[in-house]
Amino acid sequence: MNNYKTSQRKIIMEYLMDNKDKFVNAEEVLEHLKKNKQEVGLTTIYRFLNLLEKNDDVRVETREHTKYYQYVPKDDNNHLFLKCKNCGESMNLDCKDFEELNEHIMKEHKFNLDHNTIIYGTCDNCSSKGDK
Amino acid sequence: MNNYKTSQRKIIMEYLMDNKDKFVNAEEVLEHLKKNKQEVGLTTIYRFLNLLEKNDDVRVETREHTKYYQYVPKDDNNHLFLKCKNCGESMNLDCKDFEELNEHIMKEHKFNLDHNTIIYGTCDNCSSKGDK
DNA sequence: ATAAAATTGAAAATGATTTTCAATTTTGGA
DNA sequence: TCCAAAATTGAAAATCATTTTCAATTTTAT
Repeated sequence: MNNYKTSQRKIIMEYLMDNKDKFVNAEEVLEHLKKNKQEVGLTTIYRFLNLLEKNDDVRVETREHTKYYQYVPKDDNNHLFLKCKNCGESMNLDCKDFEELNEHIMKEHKFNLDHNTIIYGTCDNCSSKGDK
Repeated sequence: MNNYKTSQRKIIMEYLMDNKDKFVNAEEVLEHLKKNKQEVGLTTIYRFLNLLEKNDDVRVETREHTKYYQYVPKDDNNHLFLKCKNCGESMNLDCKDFEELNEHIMKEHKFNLDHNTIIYGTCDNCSSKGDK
């Protein structure tokens, strides 16, 4: 599992775990590490993020040609998020609603939602403002 | 609404409408038009795809640093798709299931799913093969 | 009919990501 | 512990999809 053994990987991993609540891109990782005098080569950051993606340890979002990563602990409780494409705000379907939906999709549709799936749309606030 | 008036835009639009069932990228549009002796500048294709995206006329997916577009007619029936990240196969939640979910999310969570939302995950077939 | 506004497309620029490759670090077996 | 093989690192160069620029053409509205 945890074959993230080199000091560089540990440093990057630590940063991602401290920032589970947001999506970050390679450049942001670099900047943060620079500030903490733990500089790691940008190439290494890209390579490690790719590895994490392959291992399904992160969720990936592409915005403006840039990939953003969010660490998703495998042992976390599973949630379903609704994320507004306009303001970026995300809320979660509380457990009961989600569990029902998840069960239904698994049993009836033979399909497995990702751990901590995000569904995109527009929140009421943004759609009433016509921001969407 | 339909301010896609130039011959170039009409040609691109026609191609997208003929290929509603799949995602295509700018290069593929170019190639297809070349074959049909209806060549349009690649820059124009990019610009028009961006316009369609802004107008919410297409769904966008990014794979391997390339953006793929799928035309989504606004007057279509609204569906919810489950798409396997592994094999690319997509199935849809039939109307009743979907309508309930949609209503619930709108009323209780003040959130509006995109028209023809796609939810990503893994189909039973792929997860049993361990492909995922 | 005509001037202003929008669109086109070739060529150059951009910028995030990947590749290359030599140097360094880690690993596993003797 | 020692050492060779394997994996990792990072600077610099390459890649490649997409955007920008800008002059020419087309469309629109008056």
